[in-house]
Amino acid sequence: MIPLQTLREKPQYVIERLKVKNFEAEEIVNNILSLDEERRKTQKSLDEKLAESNQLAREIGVLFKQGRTAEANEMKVRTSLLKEETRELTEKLTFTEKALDELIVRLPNIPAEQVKSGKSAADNEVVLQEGNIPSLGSDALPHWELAQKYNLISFELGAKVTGAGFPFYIGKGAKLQRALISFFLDEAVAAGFLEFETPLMVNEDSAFATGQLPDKEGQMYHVPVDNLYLIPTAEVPVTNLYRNTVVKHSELPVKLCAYSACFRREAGSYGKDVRGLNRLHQFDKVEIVEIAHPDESFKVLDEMTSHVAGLLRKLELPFRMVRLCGGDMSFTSAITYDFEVYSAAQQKWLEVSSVSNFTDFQANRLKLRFKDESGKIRLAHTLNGSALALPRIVAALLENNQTEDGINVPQALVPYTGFNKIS
RNA sequence: GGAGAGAUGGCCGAGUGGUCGAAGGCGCACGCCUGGAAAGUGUGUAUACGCCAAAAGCGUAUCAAGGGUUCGAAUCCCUUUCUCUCCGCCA
Repeated sequence: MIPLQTLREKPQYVIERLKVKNFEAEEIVNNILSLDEERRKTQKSLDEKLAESNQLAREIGVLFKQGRTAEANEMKVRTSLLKEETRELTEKLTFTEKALDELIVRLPNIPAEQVKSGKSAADNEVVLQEGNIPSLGSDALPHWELAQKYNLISFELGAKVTGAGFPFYIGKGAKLQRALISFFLDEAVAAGFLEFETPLMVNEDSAFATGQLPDKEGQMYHVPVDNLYLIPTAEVPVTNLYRNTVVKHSELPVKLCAYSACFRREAGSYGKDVRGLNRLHQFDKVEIVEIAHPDESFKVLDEMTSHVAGLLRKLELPFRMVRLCGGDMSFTSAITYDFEVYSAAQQKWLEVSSVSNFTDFQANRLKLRFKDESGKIRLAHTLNGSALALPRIVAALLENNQTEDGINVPQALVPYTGFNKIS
């Protein structure tokens, strides 16, 4: 949620910047401002009535103590009138607040200055590209065939036991998963992130706080008997650790990381983009999360993208970094960089990480604040990024490193896998 | 799952219908004391919203969450959540 304060202070700026996300905000913003005014007026008169009742209650107490029961009872008549008035005002206040809230949650986060407007992924800007794109022979296999050839992953068994999009990893394929998870976690811890292992299900409050509810309700697996949601990313439990908290400015930035399985229903996906590891219902990911001082969050964003780029370099994968245009960015994000690796057999770029600064948008909903140098309590900024999501990394590793006598494992991973070739 | 006990400020803990945002202690901050420190001592120490140009100040709300009784609720009643103890079950 955009803080109400921001809307009061610079409504025109918000309206202008949201156009970058192709969002027409003028009407909503105007309605918000007039509801806000109404809310304050209502609250003022409610507070006055409540003050009056409190005063009367005190006086009645004194009268009873002095045994002046008749006078006390006489005053009680007046309070019942006030009570009716406060009841009505409270209803009005609740109603106005609810209407206000419903409008505010519809506004997406304000794009940062660097973000350009655009309709779709076609308008994204490549800001960095590194590594050599391998030229494979015409007999190069896509990863789903390599997975079968070397018995690393079984999509069929997954479909039998659970359903499409829930693969089994087998033998060296399973070991490779474990190796990547350990490698990513070790790298994150070395970069100063505190490691967490999190619950894989969260309650409704948490899903709301990080913004999965209500918008993305259909994208999460839901367990109705206990009203719990399977996490689509470790961002949800990790960020919720800081729901309703005030941190000291000296503790910033807070750096957290977690490996988790991620569960996504991916309703509506189909076709060749979902072949093999390209899109799964359950996958593994290491996530990094930071809570930053508002003055520092863009510096922190750069550090996070450098961390991700470093991982891809160590894995010797050709990659590019893309700044998303307004139209392709998520609702909550102020700026997002995607990392894509080149998958040589499929001959396309696959997204493996998305690093975003949510500025104070997510923190506002989370009520995640910090006490600044002067003791004032302010909203913090939150950021997160994948570092990294496994399946497409595996796809690219298998495809790009295939040779006639097997698949080479990058040097950085060998200490974790215990083997340097899959054959 | 069954039976019982409980949830109060950063922490511990008092408070069972009135002047309680809440005693006392610890912690923390600042000052005094000291050559310096410890000890001692004094003062201060929640959050949200509103009024106000702003500060000061004032008002309102908040004692797990929500609802109710009452002129008045931390205190009484109901619901939910969580914690602890015992029993059952179990990786």
